[in-house]
Formats: sequence, structure tokens, C-alpha cells
Amino acid sequence: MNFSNQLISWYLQNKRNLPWRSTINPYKIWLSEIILQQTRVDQGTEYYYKFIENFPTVNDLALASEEQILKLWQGLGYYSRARNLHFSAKYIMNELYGEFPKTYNELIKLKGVGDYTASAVASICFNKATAVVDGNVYRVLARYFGIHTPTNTTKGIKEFKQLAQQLLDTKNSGTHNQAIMEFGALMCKPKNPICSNCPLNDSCVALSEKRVNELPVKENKIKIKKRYFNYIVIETEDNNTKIVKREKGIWKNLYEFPLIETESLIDEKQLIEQQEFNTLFKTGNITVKLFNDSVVIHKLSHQHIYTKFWIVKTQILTDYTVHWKTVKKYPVSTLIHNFLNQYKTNYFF
DNA sequence: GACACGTGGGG
DNA sequence: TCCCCAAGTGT
Repeated sequence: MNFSNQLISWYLQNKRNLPWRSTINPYKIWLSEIILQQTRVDQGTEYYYKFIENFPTVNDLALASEEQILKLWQGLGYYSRARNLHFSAKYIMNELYGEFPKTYNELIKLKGVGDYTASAVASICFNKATAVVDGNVYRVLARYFGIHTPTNTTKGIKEFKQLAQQLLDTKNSGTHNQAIMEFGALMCKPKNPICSNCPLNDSCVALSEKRVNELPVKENKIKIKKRYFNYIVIETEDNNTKIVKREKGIWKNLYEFPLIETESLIDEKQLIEQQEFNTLFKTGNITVKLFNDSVVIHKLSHQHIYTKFWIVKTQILTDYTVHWKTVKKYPVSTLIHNFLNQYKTNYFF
């Protein structure tokens, strides 16, 4: 048996029973692929169920509001996926008259759909001969063929894509693609791969050279930046607070309390001296209290956010105020969500 | 080409 | 604790 046949044979006997494996509906496959980008199956599965339940068709998704979609996406991260999902659903309904794209070249025109997702949907739903290359594929191919080219370089991307395409069983593209990914996820794992029980262990270059744990090779290391957030959590006498929509960067289009970002940690005295703080409260009579005695460190893949939540009691405000009861309806970051769970014991998403 | 973009699990 | 990394894409 060749490489592909061995993988497919293994796959048919060992694959997990996942909800998107029982359909070739392109909307559902597309949705599952977007959810699973850079996301573990265990983490994404509940979101897949929620989205299918709330938006059974691409039309339902197109008709929803972005806020509704972001609220459902809350906690999953990489929120541009949700925004692009919505944008592309509207594009499919309005520009393509509801007809889902069927080829790699048409699929990749969708926002949020790149080489991987276009290849996956085209092969799984329409049996097109397009090979997927994701993290699993890089790992399986790098090890099996002993390839040391860094995967996150132009040269590596090109080389692995070409090899994957060459190995593709073009009669069973969808099954082949899912087989190699599932094999990478369950057998050829990043740590502690199950080489002793691997169906390919008699022909794996990395195993024969005892270099399994050296592959795949990746270049670069991102530098972690530190940021200092001061959230101004307002309590008015009529039980309102203030929230605003983030307009760019991280958590774009999610809501948060008025934010004062500083160069370093600040105390109450320094907070009150901030220009932005004073413009929030034109009239006097406010009380300020730090909610978290120890700074909250929210860790993201490339930045650590040192956060202080300042509770400010005041009389009445007018702009951007919402009643505390309605705060839970807004999509927020996990940082804000965690705060709300501590601060308002009646807050549930 | 380099960097931004989240969150959570595992070793 | 810290670091890797997970069905990547957009700018």
C-alpha cells in the first residue's frame, strides 16, 4: 500500500466521530473549518453546535447582526474569524445568490478563507483534488520524509504544499485530507507520538534517524509585549454603567468599559491625573476604588495585558450608558467576561 | 516577510 | 512556571 492508502486505511478504522463528519453540506463544513482554525476540536465543538442551532443555513447567518454573531463567538478568540464569517455569508447570499462556491478559486475569494480552508471545503464537499496543509500535515510530512525546511517560510510553505498535492489520492481527496490531519492529531502528535504503534513506522525517515522530536522545524519566535490597561467601571446612582465598542486591533468590535492604557502600572493618584479620566467625569463627587488588589495578567499569544479594574461611583451620566442588567447581552473579551463573573455574581453569558 | 490576531490544554 | 501549539488568515 502506498502512503495515502495506508493513511486512509488507518483513518477508516480509527477516526473520531465528530459532528461535521456526518455531512458534506458546504455551509456546515465551511463553518467547522473556520471554527477549527488554530483551535482544538475539544474547544471548538460546542461552538459548532451553537452556530448550527442558531444559524442552520448560510442565509440565517447572513441575516444575523454582527453583534449577535460575536456574542455567540465570545470566548473562542481570533474574533476576525466571526466578522469575516458574517461578511462572507452576506457575500454568498447577496452576490452569489445563495449558491455556495464550489471550487478552490471561488472559495478562496471569501474573506477568512485561505489556502487551507479553500482546499478543505473543495475536497470534502465537492471532491476536488486540492490538498490541505495545516499544522498536522506539516508535522506528518516533515517527519515521514525527513524534511528540515522550516514550515513557516515561503520556501517551506511552497515545498510542503507541493508534496501534499503530489501525495493526494485524487479519487478520494476529502477522505485523504481528513485522514492525514486525523493521523497527525491522534498518532503523529507534537509531543509523545505513538511511533511504536504507527502503521508507517517501517518507512518513516525521522523515526529511523531518531529525529522525530526535531521535526517539524519552525523559524522565529515572537516577542511578548507588555501592556497596561485601566478599565473604568462606572456605577451610577441609577444602576447604569458605561461600555464602548473597540474600534481596532485586539478584540475589534467587542465591548469593554472605558479604557485608559498607560506605559506602566499606575496608582489611584496617577489615575485621577489622567486627562482621559477627567473627561469622563465633568462633575465632581466621585469615589474611586481599585477592584483587584493584585493586577490581573491576561496572557495572549503575543502580549501580556496587566489590568486594573477601577470602580468609580458617580451620580448620573448620559452618553454610552447601559443598565447593568443588559451588560451581559454584549459581546466581550474573556478578560472582561472573567471580571464580570467576579464582580457581578448575577452575571451569566 | 513580518507581524497581528485569542484562548486553553499539555508536558 | 513556562513554553509549545492547535483543521490559519489578513495586512
